[in-house]
Amino acid sequence: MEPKIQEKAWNPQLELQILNQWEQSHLYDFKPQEKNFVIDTPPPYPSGRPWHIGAAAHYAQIDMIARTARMAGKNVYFPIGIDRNGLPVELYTEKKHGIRMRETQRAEFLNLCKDALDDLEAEMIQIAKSLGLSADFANYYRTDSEDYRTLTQATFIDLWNKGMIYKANRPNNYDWVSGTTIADAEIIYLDLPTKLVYMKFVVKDLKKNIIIASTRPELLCSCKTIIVNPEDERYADLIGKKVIVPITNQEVEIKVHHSAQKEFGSGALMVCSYGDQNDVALFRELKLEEVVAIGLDGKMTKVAGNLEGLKPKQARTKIIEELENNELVEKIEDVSHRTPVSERSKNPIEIIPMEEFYLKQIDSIEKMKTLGSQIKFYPDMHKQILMNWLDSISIDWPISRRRYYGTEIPIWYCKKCSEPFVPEPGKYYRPWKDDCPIEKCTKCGSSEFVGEERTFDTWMDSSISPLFVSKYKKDESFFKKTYPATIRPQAKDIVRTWLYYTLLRCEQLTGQKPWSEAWIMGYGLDEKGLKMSKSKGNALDPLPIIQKSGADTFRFWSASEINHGYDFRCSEQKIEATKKFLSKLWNVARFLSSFPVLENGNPTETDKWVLSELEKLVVECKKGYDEYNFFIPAVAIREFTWNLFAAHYIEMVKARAYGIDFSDEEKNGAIYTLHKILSTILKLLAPITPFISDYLWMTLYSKDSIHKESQVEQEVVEDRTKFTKEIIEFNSMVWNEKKKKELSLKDSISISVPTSLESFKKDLKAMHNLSN
RNA sequence: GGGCCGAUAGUCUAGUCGGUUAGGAUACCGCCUCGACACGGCGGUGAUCGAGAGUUCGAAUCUCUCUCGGCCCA
Repeated sequence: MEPKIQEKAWNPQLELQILNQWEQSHLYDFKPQEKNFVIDTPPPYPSGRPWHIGAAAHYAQIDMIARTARMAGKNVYFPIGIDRNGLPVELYTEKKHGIRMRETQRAEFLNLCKDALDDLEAEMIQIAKSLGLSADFANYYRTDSEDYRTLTQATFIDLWNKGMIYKANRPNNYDWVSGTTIADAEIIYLDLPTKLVYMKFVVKDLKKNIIIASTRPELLCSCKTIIVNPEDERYADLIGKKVIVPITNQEVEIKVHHSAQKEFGSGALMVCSYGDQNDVALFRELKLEEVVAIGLDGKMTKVAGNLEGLKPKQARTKIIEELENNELVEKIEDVSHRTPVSERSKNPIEIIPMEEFYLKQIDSIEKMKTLGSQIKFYPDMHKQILMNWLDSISIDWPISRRRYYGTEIPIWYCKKCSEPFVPEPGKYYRPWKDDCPIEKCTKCGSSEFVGEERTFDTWMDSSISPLFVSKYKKDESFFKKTYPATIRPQAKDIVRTWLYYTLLRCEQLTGQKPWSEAWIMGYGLDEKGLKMSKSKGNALDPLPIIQKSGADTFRFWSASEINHGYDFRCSEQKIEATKKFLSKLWNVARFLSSFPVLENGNPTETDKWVLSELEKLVVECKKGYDEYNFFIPAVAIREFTWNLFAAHYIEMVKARAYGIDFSDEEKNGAIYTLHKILSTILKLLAPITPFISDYLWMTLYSKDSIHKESQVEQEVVEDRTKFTKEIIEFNSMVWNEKKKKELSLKDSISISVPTSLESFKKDLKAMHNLSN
């Protein structure tokens, strides 16, 4: 019989055609049933070209979760959206057009951001589709849409009315280049060069000096105490003594505190409002009176005396000069200092007391720990990231930002009495341009209002993704069926932000945890194990790789190379090499396609042996799929298909399948077994490589897509896997003997089959052309 | 400074309820068309399992200490 499959290798171009078939047959459409498997898909952020290859792998694996669940009989809801709020696009737009946000009209700036996002988004959607994601693309959403922002505002209004939100004047992380407050979670630390100045302070009663080292001498005016380590004997007799701060001459006391490191500088530290987070903690702990040395404009205030109006850096230079002129400097060292900077803009932040909106979270920490412990994490070890974060939260969440491209805080203030007005939920409000929805102030009756100009922290939007996709406050019956979601897949670097904030917000709003499972993936690193970044130039563009090798190759690479939860290295060479396996699979199928598909057959001993190996594979794959760890099935399937099925079984039954010197019953047993194994392999592979699996399935076995099939169940068969090792060794021995004697593989050779392999003798004799 | 994770051939990785000739992939070398496949077949080189100490008849696997790398938090 002519093989049904003619081509000699899997052609990735076929993927496009398969993709069309899927789309036309609405294969992945979702209709809610009573029970649904809901994936709280991370909406990717289009921050620029190219899309991160690690992210592409990430989404490919999320799709495997969806397909695994579908084949397990679940009704899968796999929404997809694009995250479009926040600082990155603002920075991108400023750079692209050479403009500054604050010097551009707000409406105009927003339009420019929108255009940039549209371009970047289009490519991202294209990649996501071509990867074969079985997501709900027809209804893809945007976090900056009117719908989404209406919901963000509605949840704010709800929490406002519940008293969960308050305004407070607190030390805040302020990025004065971007002109906005940022949350602790958005701060990273960079080692930047700076000067460590050793200054002479006078101990009042003793008329001797104490040396204080600081990288922030410009903050002398806000110095409120000096601390030393309790175990530092050098200063033991100075504790409680008064000290005169140089230049500004205020008196402060020397105190002990464990956070003073003996090794840093002289071991004695000045505490100012505010040099760093530790200063904030100390001011709170020691109940010190705050002095505002740096203003909202990023410049020194009048308490800084003659430094007023200078930027901190200029002020630093000037005060160092002044200290030196007065011989108050012992020495200056060039050091590398861990400087807090904004994660997104990379600007050094200042800690400034400001009035911002806060969402209460401190009171909920214990509850979050309880909920967190109820969530099943894959892998389990990453639950620790959440727990560690919960242990380190010390203040409520500042949720207001002084930026433009975000969801507006829906508040108007009475011009006369400043009474805030918060509107009814359900509409999208833009207080910076819209009129206040009420005529008169409820407090003083005035009819003039000022709209709030600030926007929300973008995590206020992102943290309600499970509510948005389940149509919270929009479609009650849909919501009931799809909330809480089943699983949150995400990367491990945003556990303390996205995962935590979602848990917090959804609990506050619904009283329930948003999902029962969290699936946490590691980072994609470059070939050398370094983090990929555009600036380093080691970022790999997934688009050309997928176009060249195909989505299935990329997907199989991601499954077989990424051990779930761990960071992984991305190498183009490795991805291409993966294609060989698909070729192997293709050719196995091509060989089988020259035999009729038999529904039944009487397996011989050889057939029963390989079928019991197949059962072992089915069990192993189930183990991996049950924990959404695709590494396990991918490696097991490759191993079985290539090194056992193709290398040994197919070779053993070739002659029988062709019917040479075998009865029809024996022949049909082989053909039946061959197809049974291949069809099983295809199903096992379907979640990982959906294209080639479906193509081969529909070519050989069915008019219908493999993606409508259920995953194979384990069958009870007698375990014959004990023969495997001996069979492999025997075959290897024969091949070696022939090689030694310079015989061709089809030449006859005189080797006897060991008695332990008696049941396989007929097949082995035919396979090797054994003469006895 | 604290936490989490990692360290197995050139590279990636399995094995970690103690006893295997330490498995596979890739790369490399040699040989070979055998009626699926050269994106192939067969064979081969290549690992003191990060370092040291301990427990044990026996450790890649358990304990301790250390070193290096990644990430997170202070």
